[in-house]
Amino acid sequence: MIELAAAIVTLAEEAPKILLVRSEAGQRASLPCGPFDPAGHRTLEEGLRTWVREQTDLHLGYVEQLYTFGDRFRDPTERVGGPRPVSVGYLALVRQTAVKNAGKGPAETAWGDWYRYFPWEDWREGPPAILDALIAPGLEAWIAENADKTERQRRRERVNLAFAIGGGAWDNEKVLDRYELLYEAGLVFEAAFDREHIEIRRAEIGRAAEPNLKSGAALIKDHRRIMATAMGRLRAKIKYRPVIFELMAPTFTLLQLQRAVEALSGGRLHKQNFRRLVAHEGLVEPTGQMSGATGGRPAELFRFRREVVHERPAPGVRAPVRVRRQAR
Amino acid sequence: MIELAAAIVTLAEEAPKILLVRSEAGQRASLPCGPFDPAGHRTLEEGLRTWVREQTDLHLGYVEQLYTFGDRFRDPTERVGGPRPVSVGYLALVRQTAVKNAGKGPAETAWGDWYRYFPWEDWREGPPAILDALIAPGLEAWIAENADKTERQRRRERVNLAFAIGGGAWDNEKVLDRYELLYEAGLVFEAAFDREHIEIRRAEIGRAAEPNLKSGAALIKDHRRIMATAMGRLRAKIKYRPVIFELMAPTFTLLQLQRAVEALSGGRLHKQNFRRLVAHEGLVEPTGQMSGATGGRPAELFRFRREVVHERPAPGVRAPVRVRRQAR
DNA sequence: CTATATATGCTCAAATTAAGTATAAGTCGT
DNA sequence: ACGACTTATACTTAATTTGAGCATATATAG
Repeated sequence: MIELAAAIVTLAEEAPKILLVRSEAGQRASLPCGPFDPAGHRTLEEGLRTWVREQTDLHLGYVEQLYTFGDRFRDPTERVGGPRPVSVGYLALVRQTAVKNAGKGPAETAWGDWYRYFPWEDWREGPPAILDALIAPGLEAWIAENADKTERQRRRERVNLAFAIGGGAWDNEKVLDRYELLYEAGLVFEAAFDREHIEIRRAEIGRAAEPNLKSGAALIKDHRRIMATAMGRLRAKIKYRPVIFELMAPTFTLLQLQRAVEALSGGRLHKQNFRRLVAHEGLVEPTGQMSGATGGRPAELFRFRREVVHERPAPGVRAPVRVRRQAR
Repeated sequence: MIELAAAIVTLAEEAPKILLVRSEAGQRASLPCGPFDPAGHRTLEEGLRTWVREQTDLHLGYVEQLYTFGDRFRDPTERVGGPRPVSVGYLALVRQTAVKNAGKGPAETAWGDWYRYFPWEDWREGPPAILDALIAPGLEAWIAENADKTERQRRRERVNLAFAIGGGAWDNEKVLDRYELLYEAGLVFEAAFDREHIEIRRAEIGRAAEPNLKSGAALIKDHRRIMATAMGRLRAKIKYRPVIFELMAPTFTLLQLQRAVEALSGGRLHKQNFRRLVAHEGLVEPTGQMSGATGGRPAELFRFRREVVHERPAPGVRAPVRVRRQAR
């Protein structure tokens, strides 16, 4: 059986949102998903669009396949020797205006804040507190718990690479690496649920807080992993493809565009250089109209220049994301 | 049923090679592949490794999932209402020394030249002749054949984008776009076989030559599409990840490294700048040993610096591939 | 009118890139 | 041994890109 799952992303109030389905009250939410039907669906992608339409009333525009997950026991309720569900994960982008939230019936849909599920990924206001408060000590404990020295060495290396501890720079694309590390270390709720390890971990780091909150909100099965894959892919993609405009209104100010990129990237940009970049890359063109002032000098409204796709090999917002270094 | 298929790439004599399996004499070759077995395979990737080991005696190192293909009638022998095979495509890299070619039994394996299947992708000696001789006129005919003006416009735009006709620069990563365009235009053998359209096309461009040769050698089912996906991904990846070293011997000269990058990228590099790049990126370090002279001054042998992965966010061979512009 | 906020133009130094020139150190044929 | 040829490697130079900041313009709030 093949399951199709979609990470549907939009932007609202300078924050990335993801569409979630909550089947029963009190249960962990899930991504919109459903089984692939070879008889009814001409292609995998068409199957996905159909499911999303049925579950959320949304008509998807930009859709991109991410990855196919087929590991044993991804769903912890899977029985030994039983059927193995394989899921194909997708990333979809929709404009905020296109949102039609069902919010009714047994499968209630709602937009969830990306960073509620990955609080350690938002560096816009500096290093997230959760890193020092929970993640760093948790990972340290995970490294130390292993008896084998070589394995400890390997764990430390992975931690340093993914979380940029000790020299390296924070790479905002390594979303999946970080999530998988936290999962292995038992620091996300899913791992606890799946492996009943979280009690041990909590004792080790001397905290009794709710892991569901401390390490981001949990989703059903491996849906948070799919979300991490989507986030990493999207962060990489905006650098060399103008996908950001899939999330923007037809016209926008340059600051709105910058805030959108920052929301996805999880860091801050240099304003003057950003505007130079998008102008020089020919990504946008002025409309001549002015925005309703937002507390300062009114800004000019721009629109996306679709032609750039034909002019440059890799048009995208390559502006380097500034991330304030962690003081450790 | 889920099929696992691998595009296994190596380098030999300055040419990229791909591992192919020929089941019966006279038949089109296929990629090493086999069905996913949920009972026996713990993960999809493990399933793939097992199949490759069985079919080719190869133990894969670097493996990366590419894409999952599930369109109806990818296999033209699929019956309406019958089972739909879904295939998960993989890219694998092996060193030439690791080759153990079975070459026996019913499933004979052999290394095939990448560019035999995609002759229009090799720009190392300038624009490939096949572009002007067959592809450009064939695509022109395909554009012209449509009655609807808007559709003709759209086709021309796609052709211009993918094949860099009229202004744009040849993008060596758009391998899949180009293949799909040729398929739609009926210019590759698979399309002819699948849709019996090639006769029409051949008449239109006034040639009676064997399409199997003219537009690259064909593979079974959609395996050439998987190969195109692999090629595009690999060309993109060497720019920001040091995967090229998966294909190099433990030590190598800088020219050997350059030739390897050129073979994959399908273009030429500026020698002095290339060596400055790899040195400055810290990708390699000198061993102190010298190579056996190859007709000139002996070159120093270098080795890959594994540590670079921890030092820089995206270490790779970002040297711009020089492609001599087409004179049109 | 003043403080404040945002928008936008411009400068400047540092770093990177593209394209050479120059020179070194071998092989090969005669 | 000598000259032609091949490959390796160091260095130069101009153009372009990047990172950071200054200065000024135009709005709102009180």
